Amino acid sequence: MQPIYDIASFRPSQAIGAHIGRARRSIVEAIDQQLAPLDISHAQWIVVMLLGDGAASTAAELCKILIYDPGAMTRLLDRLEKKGVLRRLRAKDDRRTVRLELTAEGNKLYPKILEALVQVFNRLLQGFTKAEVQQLEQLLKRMVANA
Amino acid sequence: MQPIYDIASFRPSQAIGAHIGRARRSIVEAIDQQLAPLDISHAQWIVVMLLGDGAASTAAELCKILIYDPGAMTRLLDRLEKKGVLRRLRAKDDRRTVRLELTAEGNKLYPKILEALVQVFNRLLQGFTKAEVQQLEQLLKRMVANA
DNA sequence: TGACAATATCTGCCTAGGCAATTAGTATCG
DNA sequence: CGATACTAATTGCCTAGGCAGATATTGTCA
Repeated sequence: MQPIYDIASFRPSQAIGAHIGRARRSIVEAIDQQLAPLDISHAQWIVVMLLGDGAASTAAELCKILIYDPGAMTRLLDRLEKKGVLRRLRAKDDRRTVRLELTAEGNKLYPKILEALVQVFNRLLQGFTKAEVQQLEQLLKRMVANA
Repeated sequence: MQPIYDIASFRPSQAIGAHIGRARRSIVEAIDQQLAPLDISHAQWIVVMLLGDGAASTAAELCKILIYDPGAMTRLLDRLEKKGVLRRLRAKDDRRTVRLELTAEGNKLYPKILEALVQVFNRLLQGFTKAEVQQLEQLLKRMVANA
C-alpha cells in the first residue's frame, strides 16, 4: 500500500486532520448551544453522561476514559458537587476510592443531556443513511486502531 | 429520511461523537509525540503551519481560521516571537494590523512540521485506500455542512 | 466633514487544565 | 510480618484560554 500523503502535495488545511478538527468543533459548538439553558460546561456534561450511563463511577475511571488530569478532575467534580449534581461517597471495600453518584437533580439532568445529544447528532447527520454512519464509524475506528 | 439515533438506543460512548473525539485525540497525541524534539506546543505548530502555508498572515486571520480568542492569540504570538520563530511588522496600508512573518528559524521549522504531519497521517491511515480517505473526508464535510 | 460603527490588537482579570508532590490505603512478594 | 510498589484522590504551582474593556485606526454615511 502506497502512502496517502507526500510532502510535495500535502495541504494541511485540506488533510484529514483538519476535517476531523472541524467536525469536532461543529459537534462541540452544537452541543454547547443546545445545552446552554442547562448552564453546564462542556467538560461537565460529559461527566454527567458517563455517570448516568453507568460507564464510570469513580474519578479514576473518568480520567481513564477521558484521558483527563486527575487534579483537574477533582476540581471538576468539586464544581459538580457544589452544583448539587452529584455526591461523593467513600467506598467501603476500597477506602481510597470515592464512589460518585448522581443526585436526584443529576438524574433529572441526565436525560436532558441525552436528548440534546440525540437531537444534535441527528441534525448533523441529516441526509446520512445508517450505512453511511456505520461506514464513518468504521473508518474512524480503523484510524484509532493504527495509533 | 429517518433519524439515525433515538433516545432509547443511543449509547453516547458508541456514537459518532465519541469516535471523532477519539480519532482527534489519537491525531493530536501522535503529532505532539512526533514534534516533541522541536519543543513546540500543539497550538504553536498550527500557527507556524498556517503562516508557512500562506493561509494566514495576521492575528485576526489566524483567529478566524482557528476560532481562537484574540487575547490568547496575542500571547501565543508573543511566545512564538520570543522564541524567534516569527516577527511582527506593522502594515503600511492598514496601521491597525500587524503582519506576521516567519523568521529564518521559522522557515526552517515549517518543513519539519510538515514532514511530521505527513508521517503521522500516513501512519494513522495505514491500510486505507485513497478512495477510503476521500470517502472519510466527504462524510466529515457533509457533517460540517449540516452545522 | 463629522459622528458613529467596525476592525485589529492588546491588557487585566478570572477560570481551568497539566504537572509534580503529598497523603492514605491496598497489593505483592520475599 | 515488613518493605516496597502501586493506586486513588487531593493540593499547590504554573501556564494558557475566554471574556470584557481599552486604544488606535479605518470605514460608512448623513
